[in-house]
Amino acid sequence: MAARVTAQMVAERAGVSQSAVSRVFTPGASASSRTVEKVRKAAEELGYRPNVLARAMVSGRSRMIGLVVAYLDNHFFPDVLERLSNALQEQGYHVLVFMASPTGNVDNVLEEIMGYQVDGIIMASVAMSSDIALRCQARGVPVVLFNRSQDIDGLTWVTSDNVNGARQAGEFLVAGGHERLGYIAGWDGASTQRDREAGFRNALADAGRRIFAREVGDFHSERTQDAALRMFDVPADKRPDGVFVANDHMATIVMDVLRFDLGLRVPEDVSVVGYDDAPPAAWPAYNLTTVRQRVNLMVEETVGALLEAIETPKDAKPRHVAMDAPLIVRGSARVPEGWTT
Amino acid sequence: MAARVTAQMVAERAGVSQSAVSRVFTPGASASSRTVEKVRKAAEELGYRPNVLARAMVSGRSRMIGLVVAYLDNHFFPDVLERLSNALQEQGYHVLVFMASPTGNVDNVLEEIMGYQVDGIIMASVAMSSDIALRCQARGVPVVLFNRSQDIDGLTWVTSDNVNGARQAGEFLVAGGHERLGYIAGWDGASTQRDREAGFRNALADAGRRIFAREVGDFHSERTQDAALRMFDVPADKRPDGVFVANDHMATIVMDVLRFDLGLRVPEDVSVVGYDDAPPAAWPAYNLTTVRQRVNLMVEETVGALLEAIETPKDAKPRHVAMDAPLIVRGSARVPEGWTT
DNA sequence: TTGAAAGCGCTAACAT
DNA sequence: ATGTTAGCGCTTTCAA
Repeated sequence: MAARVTAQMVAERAGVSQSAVSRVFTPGASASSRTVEKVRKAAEELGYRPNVLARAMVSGRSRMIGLVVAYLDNHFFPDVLERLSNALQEQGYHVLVFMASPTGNVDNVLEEIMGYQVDGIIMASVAMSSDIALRCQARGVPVVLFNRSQDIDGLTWVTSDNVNGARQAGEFLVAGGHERLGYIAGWDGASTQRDREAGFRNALADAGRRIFAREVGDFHSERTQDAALRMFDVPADKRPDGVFVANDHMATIVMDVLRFDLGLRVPEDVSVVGYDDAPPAAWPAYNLTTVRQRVNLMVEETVGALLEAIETPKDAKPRHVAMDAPLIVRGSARVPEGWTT
Repeated sequence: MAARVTAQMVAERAGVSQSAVSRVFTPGASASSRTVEKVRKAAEELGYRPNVLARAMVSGRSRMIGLVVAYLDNHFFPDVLERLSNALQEQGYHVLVFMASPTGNVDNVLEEIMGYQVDGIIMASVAMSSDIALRCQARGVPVVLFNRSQDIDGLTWVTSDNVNGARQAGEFLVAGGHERLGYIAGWDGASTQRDREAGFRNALADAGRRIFAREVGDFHSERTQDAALRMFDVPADKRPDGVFVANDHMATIVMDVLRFDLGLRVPEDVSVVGYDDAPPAAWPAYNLTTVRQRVNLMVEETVGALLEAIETPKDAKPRHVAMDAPLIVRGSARVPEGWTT
């Protein structure tokens, strides 16, 4: 194992002081071009890279962002991680991953994160006691909730506009002339589930209608299958002719149950509308009408809010972003006559 | 912003030395139960957590693992990250993510990683010049290639047995009595692509057969659609009646093109076999016959090899794991008469 | 068992 | 512009 190359070693080789080396590797520090050249050369020859950890100790900035994920509704997660990581990497930050088992205690994970001196924390699709997040902020580490909102001042969150997105889904189904509308719910601990249900119910209420059937899929494959069977494996007049499902992952499962287990046609027998616009929604085999989460914009907002809070804490106010969520009309739900976007 | 709590502060409150505090938080260090108690109490009250970075500086172990990902064939990536992260977390390690843009230079990313003093590196589905990986190892940082092999001694890699897995797919299609067998290739820079093609060709050769048609999809959605059209949008007698596709992501796209663009039936008109057993393969809408990557076992091997190399470098030899990859027979390819697993 | 002291590799005054 | 110096928070000898 070769010895680690330190700034001191580079300094000796270049015939300068160790601080000169430090300056050369510090953007915006002053050094003569002769020094820069000598140091760069020596560093190159030795294969020197500044030790980020040592730098973090003295500067108080680790350039690491803690990302907490619990796999409850992770359908669009790869996309999120890729965009998040790329956006942060461009700004010189990197993502340190912490898995919070859905059952386990998120609070412990947060405590563990703090030990790594991360500069900020992103909680993706995680439900937690908000006081712990506030505690992080009190210790100087800003927190952003991604895809979860929390009714607490002082906490920044970024979601899609779940209430309004779901409302559009409801209006679309109502306008489509469906007689019996069902709802398949996600895990009720998630604000996304609650907001989507509220938006859907609002749309029906505005039309003087109400939900005909409701089952719970918990964002979970098997439970969603069961939920779909409970809702649709009944006589035709007892069965919804349209259903809004709390996310695409569950919606595709519902479509599979309808078509392959029950032999029903979509949308002729049952219209299905989902939420997320996850990749499979666009696949011809599903062609799912759904509400789009604008992930790229949500990630931009998340990174923007976090970096502002880190780099200019003085003028960082808590932000609450509910990104507009357009209905994407495809073929899984009957289209109302004369419907225009 | 509250001040950071240091061991020194805890020491003062507990009325002991700072080293005593350190010992209490160092597993296997000696401290009287009275000291332990006093220190734990003070730490609790102050909300103290040891600074992992400071610890890393002196111990030379950061307890961070660099994970490099390039998004070329990331179909089963979420699963991998979850398992990887969980397995490492159990051992007290955490994953620091580095995105290597498929176009960009992986070598630069590796240089950057080294600055973070990671204890080990996992390269997932990344092709790189192997000398840089060897350079990392020379500097004392072990590297494991996940889902990529490289013909270099001294480098540990973990893949599925791509040659043999693909061979089974070929034998299955041959036994199924297909007359014209096609192959849709992935990106040729990937060892997985090359090995899968070799295995498939081997199976045909052993039966005195050869590939009837070959197109390249590059593990890329649009290019795969085009490839499928080039291969199948031709007169019936010029078109394969069976096709092996280098991964499931491309295989589902091929199925969509066959059924929805060309109006062909699967498997009556064309049999399709994929590779990976990614989640959509099991969905009723695809019901794809495929070769399974045993991701959980591959992750176990990866973590095992890496931790051995980190914690007991003396007896760590480079490992080469080609995990057996069973054919999973579903409904997208004609099943040979009397076929048994 | 415990405390004092050295030092991990670096940045940031401060002095020159 | 550059060198000197003092830590960042911790682990680890070394003495006691």
